[in-house]
Amino acid sequence: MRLLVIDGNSIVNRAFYGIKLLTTKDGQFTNGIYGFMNILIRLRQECDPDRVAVAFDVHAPTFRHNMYDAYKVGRKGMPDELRSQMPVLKELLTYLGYTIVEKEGFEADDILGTLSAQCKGEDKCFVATGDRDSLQLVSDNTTVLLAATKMGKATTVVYDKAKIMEDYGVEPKGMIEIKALMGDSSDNIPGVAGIGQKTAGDLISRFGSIDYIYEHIDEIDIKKGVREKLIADKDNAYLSRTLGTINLEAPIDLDMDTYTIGGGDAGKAIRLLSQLEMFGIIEKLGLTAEKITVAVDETEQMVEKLSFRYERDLMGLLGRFKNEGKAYFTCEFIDGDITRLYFLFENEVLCVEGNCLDFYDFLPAFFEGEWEKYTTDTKLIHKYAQSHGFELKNVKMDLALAGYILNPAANSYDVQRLAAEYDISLSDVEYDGEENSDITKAKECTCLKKLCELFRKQINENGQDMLLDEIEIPLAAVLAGMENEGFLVDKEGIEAFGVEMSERIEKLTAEIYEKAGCEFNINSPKQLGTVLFETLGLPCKKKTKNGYSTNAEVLEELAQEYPIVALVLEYRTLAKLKSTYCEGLLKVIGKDGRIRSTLNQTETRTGRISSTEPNLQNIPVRSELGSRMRKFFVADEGNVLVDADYSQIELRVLAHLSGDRTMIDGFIGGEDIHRITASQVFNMPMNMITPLMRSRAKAVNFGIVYGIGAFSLAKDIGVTRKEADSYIKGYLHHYEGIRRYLEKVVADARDCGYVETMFRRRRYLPELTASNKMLQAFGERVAKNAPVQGSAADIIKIAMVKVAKRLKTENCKGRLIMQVHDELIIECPESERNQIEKILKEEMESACELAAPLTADVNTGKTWFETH
DNA sequence: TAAATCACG
DNA sequence: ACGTACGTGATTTAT
Repeated sequence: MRLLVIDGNSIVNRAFYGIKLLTTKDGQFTNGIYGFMNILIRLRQECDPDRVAVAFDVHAPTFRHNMYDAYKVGRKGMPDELRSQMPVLKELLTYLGYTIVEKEGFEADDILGTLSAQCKGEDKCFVATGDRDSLQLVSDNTTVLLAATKMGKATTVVYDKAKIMEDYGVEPKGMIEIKALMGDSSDNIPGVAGIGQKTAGDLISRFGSIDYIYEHIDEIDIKKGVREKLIADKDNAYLSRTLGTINLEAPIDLDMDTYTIGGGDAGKAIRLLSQLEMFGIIEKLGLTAEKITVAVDETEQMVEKLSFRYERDLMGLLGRFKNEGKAYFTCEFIDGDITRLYFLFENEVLCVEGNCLDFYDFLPAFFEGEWEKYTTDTKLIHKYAQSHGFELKNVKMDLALAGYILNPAANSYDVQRLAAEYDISLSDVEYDGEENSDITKAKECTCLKKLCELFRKQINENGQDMLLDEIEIPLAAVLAGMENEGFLVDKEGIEAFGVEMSERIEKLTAEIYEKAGCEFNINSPKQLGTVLFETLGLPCKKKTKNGYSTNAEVLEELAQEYPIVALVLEYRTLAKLKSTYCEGLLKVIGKDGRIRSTLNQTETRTGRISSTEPNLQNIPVRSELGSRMRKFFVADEGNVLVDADYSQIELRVLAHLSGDRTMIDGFIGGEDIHRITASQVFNMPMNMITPLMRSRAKAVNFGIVYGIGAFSLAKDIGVTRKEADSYIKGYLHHYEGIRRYLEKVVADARDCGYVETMFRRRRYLPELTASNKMLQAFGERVAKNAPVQGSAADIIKIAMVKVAKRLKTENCKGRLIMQVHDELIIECPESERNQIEKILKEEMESACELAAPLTADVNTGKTWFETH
């Protein structure tokens, strides 16, 4: 028998404090459960047990069971964030087939001891805990797996008899004796006053027990002071030994068959884990959809019979869609090519394979057909269709986009995961034939339909139909077009720039080595920190948790005085340009010289889109050297780039949302908003505003949108905290509407658990209910920022859809090729230049009517550099 | 895989 | 006393 006994309280505590607070979107805290499950999975791999018992403490808060409990009241209760996880964890463990052992009046320790004492002969017992108290349980049969945090990483240390001898110089039983002498303040065990770990360990390793020590107290060779202390606290020593001895006879079930793993309910486990949004754990535990079927079918009556088959009569299929008026389907892609389609009908799933010529006639006919399309990841389908000369029409639902609208905080929106999250079980569907990959796909189709119906209902309840139907779904087609188009780059130019960087880096490296007096890896913050702050002895301003901070902010302060630091800063700049931008971009240039970034539509929590592989939304522009990079982003021959960016869209949105008259009038007046702000904050007429005042006011404007604090503002603009504080106070005094709005948005978020943009995009804020103040403060800043950033994101999305529509109706050759949050880029023939400039300006400015009207600045050039 | 750094809005 | 502005992604080194 191999028995694993887990100290539930101790392990969940380790997990809770070792992992940052996590919550599901409804605010249920999960980090303790999550960490516990990971530890459990690891323990099972390491110990390979056939029996598992999980022990928990039961504390009856108002009733003391015995005289010793008085010593336990000093223990800190667990925080609410962890307390709320305990019943859920226990429920989950039960579903997973583990036995939970609790006994009122007994510590988890006692249960560990009692169970481990049952292991005799060939039996092996593994005790998993984070508490060193349990080391006394180690024997030839029992090993303690001590969970420890070493250098911020969770590890387990295996304690057998040899390891205890090595660390403490005693037999396991000696651990009790040591504690009797040294005590344990966390357990309110007094021990002998004045004797600590070192003396106690020394005494026990020499004499074995306190009995021996006190029996021979006058004979043994110990220091006078120690002897006096021992004599003075003799009673406490014996009391402490009693308190510190783990009870091996707790009245619990000793029949080992009780602890055999199994007998849980995999279906319920997978549902609970899904609700907890722990999809990785589901996988690690090997809980599959098939197992749900088995588990849930017994209880649920609504079994639908469906069949699965391959369909060859493709044209006949089209007839069916025409009759039905709608189509639920999923696509299988390999490298951007559609290989198969799965269609769901009333009682069957039909699969169409792309291995016949018919298929290529069928696709355009199906995708362009009049029937309503219900599917997922339409951006991929649009990409395929557009690149093959046809269109995907009449999309009524994109499940991924709907899922994103319902909860933008999830990490994935694939059908399987959504089905798990929203508790759409695959189990109430039964298929003829064997379970195989086709059936899995078919089940996915069934889920898709159920989810489409559920999501539509929820989106409708949330008032988000317009957001889905008129913004996100049409946008998917626009993004597909942009991804297909790509951005032409000057490959030779980038290569040459890279060479230039390399040469300068080489020289800099040599200079830095010379000044440092040694060679080291400048890219390594650790080595750099050592060289700067130890070898060279520079004054260190700030530290990270692993060493010296060497970020640009710190280095800039030192650059004036120490030339080597200036060189390092330059090195960093060049290294970044070389590796991220030159080398990174060269890797992804297509055969036609164009770079095709992926524009993610379900990534950010605010509603913005993000750009990956490569990220074209962070091409340098702020520095002179970096912005040279943009000279390599070019228009094709005969074409130009037309670039339009919104002026101060976030502040205008803030003005609109808050209805602040002063801010709105400022924008309507058309003056420089930062100067106006400066004149408000500093109480000065406009003509007295200096550039410095303007730049400070600008920082305040930005800060307000981010939910600013005086400390950060002070750091940002280099004034005292007090001064920064007075700027913020002044700002909120003069823009009183903004102050009221920011207060209200936080209060409302507390009430309903989320904030909304102008177009009702939600962001849930479980942080606001946390008891951790830092986390709560973060939640408040997010509550202030998300509606502003998110509304701006909504607006440019609307503009993109409108611009794309205009390009089509006006038969333009010009195409949208990039979006950078408040900026759109179209590549078009030179002849279209004026028309495109007009389209961009008009559609962007009319995308949304704000109290502080939107303005867009348009620039045209041959390169991205020229448009700025 | 995480941390540190730095590029953008 | 502590930590300190919102949202992203890529690269590098170190664990």
